[in-house]
Amino acid sequence: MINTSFEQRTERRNRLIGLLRSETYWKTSDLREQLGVSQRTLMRELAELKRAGYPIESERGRGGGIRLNGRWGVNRLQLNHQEVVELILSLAIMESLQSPLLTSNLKAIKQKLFQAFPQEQRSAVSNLRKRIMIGSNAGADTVSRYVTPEHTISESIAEAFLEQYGLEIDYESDSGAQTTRVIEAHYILLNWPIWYITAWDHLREDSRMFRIDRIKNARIVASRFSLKPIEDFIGIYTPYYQSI
Amino acid sequence: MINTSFEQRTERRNRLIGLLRSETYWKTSDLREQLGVSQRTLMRELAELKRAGYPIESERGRGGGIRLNGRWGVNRLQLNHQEVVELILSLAIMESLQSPLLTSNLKAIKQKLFQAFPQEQRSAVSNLRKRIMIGSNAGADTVSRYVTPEHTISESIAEAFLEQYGLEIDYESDSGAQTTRVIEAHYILLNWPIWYITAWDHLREDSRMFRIDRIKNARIVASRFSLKPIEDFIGIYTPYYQSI
DNA sequence: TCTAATGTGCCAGTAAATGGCATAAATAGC
DNA sequence: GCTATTTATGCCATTTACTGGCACATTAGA
Repeated sequence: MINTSFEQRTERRNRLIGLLRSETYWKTSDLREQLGVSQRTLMRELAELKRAGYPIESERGRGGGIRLNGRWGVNRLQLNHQEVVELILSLAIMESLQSPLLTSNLKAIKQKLFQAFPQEQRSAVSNLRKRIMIGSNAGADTVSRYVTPEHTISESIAEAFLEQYGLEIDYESDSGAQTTRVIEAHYILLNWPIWYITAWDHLREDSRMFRIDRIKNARIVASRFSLKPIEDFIGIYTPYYQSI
Repeated sequence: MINTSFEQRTERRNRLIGLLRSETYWKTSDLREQLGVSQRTLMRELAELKRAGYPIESERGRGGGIRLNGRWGVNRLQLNHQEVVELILSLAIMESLQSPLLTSNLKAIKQKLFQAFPQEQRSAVSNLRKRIMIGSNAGADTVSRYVTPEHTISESIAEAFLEQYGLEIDYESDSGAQTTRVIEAHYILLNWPIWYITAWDHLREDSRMFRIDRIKNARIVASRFSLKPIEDFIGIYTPYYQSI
């Protein structure tokens, strides 16, 4: 074959990278045969890959060969909007946990993920991150009464929070009384393992905090809200929070 | 320009995708101008992208245009070995937390990440995940005495665990007595917020559990160990664990 | 009906990619 | 030091895939 189309060449290049990853050592003669190209063309392709930053190493002479060094690649990963958001939030939360195994590289991963976003969307992601805070551990008495919220409820809450929709909830207060109110979920606070919503409460016309596990039902209300600055809320919950 | 090199065309295609992502609506005349190609070539390029699976939609007639539908992409993300491992572990741990905001898509993200690995490395990752377990919350009395371990120590421990090296530790027992022993870190258990190592203890010649925050010093010993099955360890710690 | 937009078929020019060959350069074994 | 093996580079003729231009079809709004 004398000439190849753009797509064929793209596929050939991907196959080459795959081959290099699948074995630690290759001779050009074997690669050439696998790809069905001449040795000259193979060398050109390898040179281009090197120039593009692939860590390709080679050794000349008897017993030599081509090697792709140890970096693993997560390529062509396609995530949608919400998946990316969850991924980044997960990492931010993990980082705040200060677990002994994971702290070393999480910052770098987050940075890379962040930079993988198209420029225009970065500020949107960064704003979202600012709306989630990690607090200290909840006290033992608080935890003992912890109830995992229904999954269907959680989805409404998550959507309302992310997309800034109003939310109508049935809420059971500390004393056990149940009320129905419309809230705007501005911020989220995690006091492990309890999640709180810091919201504008249209019933009381004031900022309130709601324990998510005490929300018995949640329905999205069509109206959108715009964010209030965090200072409007900061007085209403216990200290020890940190913005992520 | 009559003809373009493979690399120029690759860059042009990437730029086109970038443009489509940056604005919700484009007219072909504007895209054509941005890319510096003829309208005919642009249409060909768009057709190829569609065939390759990009969700490109278009509307004819007055007021029409080209639109890339809503999926965000995290492309060309290059992470190294340890970064990928940490990323996957983070997601697994987050999933086990059952937080109301994040559970819905984490499984899908994990799956995609996992499948982004080269075939041969998947089993390695999967094995590593099996060595980390998430337990219940630690009791309040345990937590109250929690100390964040030194960062330099954590790094040794993490490396020894990941790479299966022996580890010499100075350990302070419950009673306050300090001993030095060589251990093999086979499994990790998280009872929030306390991390434990389930290890073979060469001092006692038996399986033991060590609280990571009670490890005062840690040095890697050159010798590698091979994994023992989890059944050999399962009797020695409190119930309520789940493998991730 | 007119206008503005996407979509398609055809053709000729050309530059980029290919393969082949010769040769350099480095390494290992003897 | 000699030989075999393997990566690396330069040059040239061939060819073919890409491009632009033009004409025209198709769709939708004003």
